[in-house]
Amino acid sequence: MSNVRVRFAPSPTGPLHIGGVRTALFNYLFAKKHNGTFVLRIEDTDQNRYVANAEQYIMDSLEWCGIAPDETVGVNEKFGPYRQSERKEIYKKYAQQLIDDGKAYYAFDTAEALDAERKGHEEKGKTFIYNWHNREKGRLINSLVLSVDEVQTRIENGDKYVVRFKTPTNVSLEMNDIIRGKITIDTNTLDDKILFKSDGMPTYHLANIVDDHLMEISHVIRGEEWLPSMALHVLLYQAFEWKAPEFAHLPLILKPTGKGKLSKRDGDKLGFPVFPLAYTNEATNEVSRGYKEDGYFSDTVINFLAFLGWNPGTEQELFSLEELIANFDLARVNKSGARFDPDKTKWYNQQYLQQKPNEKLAELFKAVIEKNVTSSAVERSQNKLIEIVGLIKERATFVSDFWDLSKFFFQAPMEYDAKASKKQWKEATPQIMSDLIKVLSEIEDFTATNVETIVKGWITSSELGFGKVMPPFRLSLVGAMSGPDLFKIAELLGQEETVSRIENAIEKL
RNA sequence: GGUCCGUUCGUCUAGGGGUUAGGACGCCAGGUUUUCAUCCUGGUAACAGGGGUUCGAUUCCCCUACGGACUACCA
Repeated sequence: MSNVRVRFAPSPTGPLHIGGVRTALFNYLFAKKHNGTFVLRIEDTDQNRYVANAEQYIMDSLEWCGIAPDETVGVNEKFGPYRQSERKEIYKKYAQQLIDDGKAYYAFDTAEALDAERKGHEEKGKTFIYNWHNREKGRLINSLVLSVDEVQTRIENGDKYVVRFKTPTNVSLEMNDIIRGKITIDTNTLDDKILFKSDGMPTYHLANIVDDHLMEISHVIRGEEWLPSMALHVLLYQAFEWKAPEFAHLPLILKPTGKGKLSKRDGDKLGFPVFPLAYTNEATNEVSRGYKEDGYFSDTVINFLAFLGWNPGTEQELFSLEELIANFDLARVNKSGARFDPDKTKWYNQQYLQQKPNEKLAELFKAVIEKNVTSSAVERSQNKLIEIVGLIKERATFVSDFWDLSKFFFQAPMEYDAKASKKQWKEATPQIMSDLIKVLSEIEDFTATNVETIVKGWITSSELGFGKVMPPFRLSLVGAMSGPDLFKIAELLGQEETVSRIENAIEKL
């Protein structure tokens, strides 16, 4: 494929939802697969919904995911500006061109008048559509029914107006979508969409087509919610006599349960993030959690997002970004919406956590430990951290799980699991533990292997049985019946601490 | 309501005119582990319904049902 250029064009109205991240990802993968260019364009034509920190949030999110754009505001501005609000004059020119060609017209109807029309139609069980049905009947006020002079006068008087597209009639428009195949629309069912708003800004439709053309976009990959406006867009390309890009409409991401597409509320309600990064709403101070802050790796997010609506057709499920690029194919994207499954995202994270080197995990873990233990304790265990992580990581899904899995390495048990104590700590136990202390105290080289050999030897020769020694031993060191190999724990704790913990247990239990 | 899109285990999905309809998550059971978890093995569970076409349809066509998107001077 030659000269692939794709764009992700979000509206900076708030944090980027993971559905948006997936759209960006698919654009990115397609671009990289075909040695193309991935463009980020900011569609900020709605002044009312503009949120100041949203644009930065979008950039940060893509950055964190590792799918930063090749071209955008401040980066390779070959086709800039990349903010639509800074391209007003361009759109104005093209809107004018359409008017001059008789392919668009001025409309002076007020929003209130149109609302009233809609309401009136609705009461009669009908739908109001501003198009060929009524645009020239005189009831609506536009340049199709007004004289040239009248239009001129109104504009000069400063009357508010919009520019509407004069949708061609009686055309059965056949379009192609890479994912869905042939789509046919009767243009008579379309309405004359507003191209240019009375505030001097273009609508999404005009700006989108003009920019995609000017920025030489070859493929438009976007969410399914845009499918209904594809006809308008194709018609617009025809009106300008431009070659239209190819279209691919991605299936939606649906709620885990219930109806409809995934929304911010679902995350709050069901307890999982719907945003890549945590986000603070500056107006309300409301904080939304993010995947990053919840302890997910970006590899996890990329991987599960890629598999929402796409799969390679093989049984491989774990894909790095590079592998995704190599295998991605729009033809393998599904048509139907995918329900989001938070359980599976956890599984992905568990898989990626196992793959991370212990050194790196230890580094991440340090921040968690420091919240729980004095710095001197961290200092003490510093060199053992990597080893500790190696022992516990296989039972963790998040780095944040590490603390509960390993706190006994950093502090002696404050209390002992009640159920386990009752079951494992018998009358004879204190004596056995005292004997164990003697055995342990005599070990010269306190390594796991040594301790294991000697303790096991002692258990066998004294005919005590493992069941009488090991459980209370574990209880003494860990405080519960869980954790990694006990002899490993003893080694990392050291001889002195090991003995002291047993003494402690004898005293307390 | 109108327009468009969709429908394989609970979920993500593979497959495709003749298959024991495959995998993954979840769940359940067994094994390993002196503990817990991991891990291993096994199990549970699906072609929305009705008509065609065909020797044969889950696969192709039509209808219905259901689901979804859109229907703003929002994107």
